Amino acid sequence: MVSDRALEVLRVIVQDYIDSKEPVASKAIADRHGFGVSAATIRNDMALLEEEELIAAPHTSAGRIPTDKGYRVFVDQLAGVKPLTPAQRRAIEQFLSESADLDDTLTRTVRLLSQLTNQVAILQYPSLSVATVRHVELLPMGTHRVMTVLITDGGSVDQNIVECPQELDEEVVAELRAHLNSQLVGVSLAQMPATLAEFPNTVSPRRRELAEALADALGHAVEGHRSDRLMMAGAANLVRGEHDFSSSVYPVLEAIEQQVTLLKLFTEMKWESAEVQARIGRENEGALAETAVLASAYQSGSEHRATLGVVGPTRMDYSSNMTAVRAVASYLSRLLGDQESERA
Amino acid sequence: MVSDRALEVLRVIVQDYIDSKEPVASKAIADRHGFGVSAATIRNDMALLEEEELIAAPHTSAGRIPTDKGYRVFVDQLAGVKPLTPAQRRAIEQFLSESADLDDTLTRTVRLLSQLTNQVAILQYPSLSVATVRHVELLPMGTHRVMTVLITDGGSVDQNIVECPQELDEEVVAELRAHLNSQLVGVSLAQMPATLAEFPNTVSPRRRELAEALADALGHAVEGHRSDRLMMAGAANLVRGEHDFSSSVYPVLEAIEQQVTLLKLFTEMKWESAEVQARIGRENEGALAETAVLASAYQSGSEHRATLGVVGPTRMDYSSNMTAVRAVASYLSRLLGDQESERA
DNA sequence: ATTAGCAATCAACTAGCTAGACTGCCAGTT
DNA sequence: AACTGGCAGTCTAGCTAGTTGATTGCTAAT
Repeated sequence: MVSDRALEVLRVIVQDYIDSKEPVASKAIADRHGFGVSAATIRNDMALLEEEELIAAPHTSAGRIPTDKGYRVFVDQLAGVKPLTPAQRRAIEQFLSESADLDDTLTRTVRLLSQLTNQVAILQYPSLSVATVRHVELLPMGTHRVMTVLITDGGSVDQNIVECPQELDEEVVAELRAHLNSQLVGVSLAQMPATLAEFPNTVSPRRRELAEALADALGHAVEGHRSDRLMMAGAANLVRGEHDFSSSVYPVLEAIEQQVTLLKLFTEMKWESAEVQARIGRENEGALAETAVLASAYQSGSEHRATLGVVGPTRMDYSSNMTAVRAVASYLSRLLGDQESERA
Repeated sequence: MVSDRALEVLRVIVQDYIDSKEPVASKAIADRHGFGVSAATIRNDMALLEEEELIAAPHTSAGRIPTDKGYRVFVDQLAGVKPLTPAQRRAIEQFLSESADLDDTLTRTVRLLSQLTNQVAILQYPSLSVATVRHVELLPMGTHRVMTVLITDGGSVDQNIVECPQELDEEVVAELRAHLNSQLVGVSLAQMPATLAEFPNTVSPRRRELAEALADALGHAVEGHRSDRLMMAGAANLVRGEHDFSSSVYPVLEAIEQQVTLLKLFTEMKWESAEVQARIGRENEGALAETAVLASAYQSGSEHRATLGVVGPTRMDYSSNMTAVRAVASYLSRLLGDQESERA
């Protein structure tokens, strides 16, 4: 069993190691922190912690560093909540004061998070699969072309050009527009494909071909709107502390750029439990096995869930980074929620 | 004066150094390349090249490596045009076969370029200041809100929500829509602010306030559309060859992420002369002083100029990278041109 | 102009040594 | 039973010295 003091020792080891990047020695702990005991006693506790695989020694006569398991215990039980510093608070406030379109907001958010944490920040595009159609617009462009514009309640817009198999006049377009809107408004993007497949059957046979072309174009717009994309900011932070990764940063950066590993991770995470989740070291697959990923869900609007977070070395400041992730996620949710309600 | 053979020697030094990452020795040159002369003669030429500061020695008893100036001469006078490899050609063909919206095309393009060159690829968003308005759509959302949708001939779309000071009905909206379109269609984004400023004066006084709100929203859409943004791909490539940069990759990556240096560079470049331009080493400012930037303009549509290129260590394969940049720029131009004409 | 030969130079590697930092354990103390 | 002081053992990091091998620069000969 691990005593309370041993856990305190673990906390100190994690904190000191994060600060100094050096293995932490028993003497340093006894000296610098107010345990009322000698270095030898600390050593006994450390032996215990090592038994439990919470800390490890890089080599025999060195201090100890936390293992992945050690960080896990630290995060789950020991990490205090560090409040935001005034400077951080100011950065977020200032960020909030400027507004723009969705894409710009997301770009700025991910940069903000990267600056607050000094880590690589990752932001998943808001999931639109639960977004619903607000309006479909058809704009004739010449006699044989029409542009479709799909507008969702999140405010995102997509357009496509459709080649029309038959001549168009304003009347036909108006009729189709009305028809399309009656069918589609309020439908979620997830339901779109089914609804679109049905659409051509609901029009008169002589409009059939045209309707199919339109349904196809709108289907494309939905395709392009999947939330399986990430934005990244602060890649430079990964290479700052050169020795954070055993061999090279290359595979880590590459894995982040490829996005698949992170997207998988984000979908796997269970969001019921905690606000900010951590995946530490070996808990991650492959190239991310030497990193820690902190992530939090944010809400765009009422239900649209997406994820943002940071990726960094396991040796990171969990307390303040988790605070920052939580803060940015909640600010972004608020921001999007506001826009949402403005538009509703 | 530098003899022809000396220039050949320079070429060989650049090529070998790019291959091997090792300083190139006179003996290796005499052995491996078909100069009909001895190493001592090569050494004489090398002394000449060193005099001219085209090559330098890392330390006394080592081979020679090219200086920035040496690379410059190589690029300007000696670099042969390497045709694309079949694999590269296939990659581009395959890329071409898939189509999607503008944003997706650009994302894929910059990734493609990064894969072809194994460098960090940079792509400037197409400049829209010379794009023209194709259509303005107004969509009522409830009684006091309207969504503006701005569609340009490049196919890009922007939308804004406007709070209306007075009650709306479909008739008013239709009237304003027609009026807006009559004023704006065909106007370039650069002229937009002026035209918009005038717009409220052209409507009846009781619509004045509403018109101002609309003009404001459309102005915002234009603002957000400036081409002063970059996409990046392949950041991992920067950290692959760890020792390409004297101290750390950090400042380089950071400079790229900040974008300002590159944007400045892109606007400074003169595009009359060559298809692909190179800025080598110290020719660049600050953090990029150890990198080479290859860039080429591409045309989105008829006149809209933007830039794409790669950033890498000065020790890069200029021949094939310049070929790749040129190829991707021209393919992208073609692609955008096709879309353009499809839509025209 | 070119070449062969040779001395001089210097990084990179190796081996051996030392100093210092920790731990682990044991025996004694509270 | 918990804690402590002391001490031997272990290992890294850093230092020095010596060796090797690559490469140049120079000179004198062709």
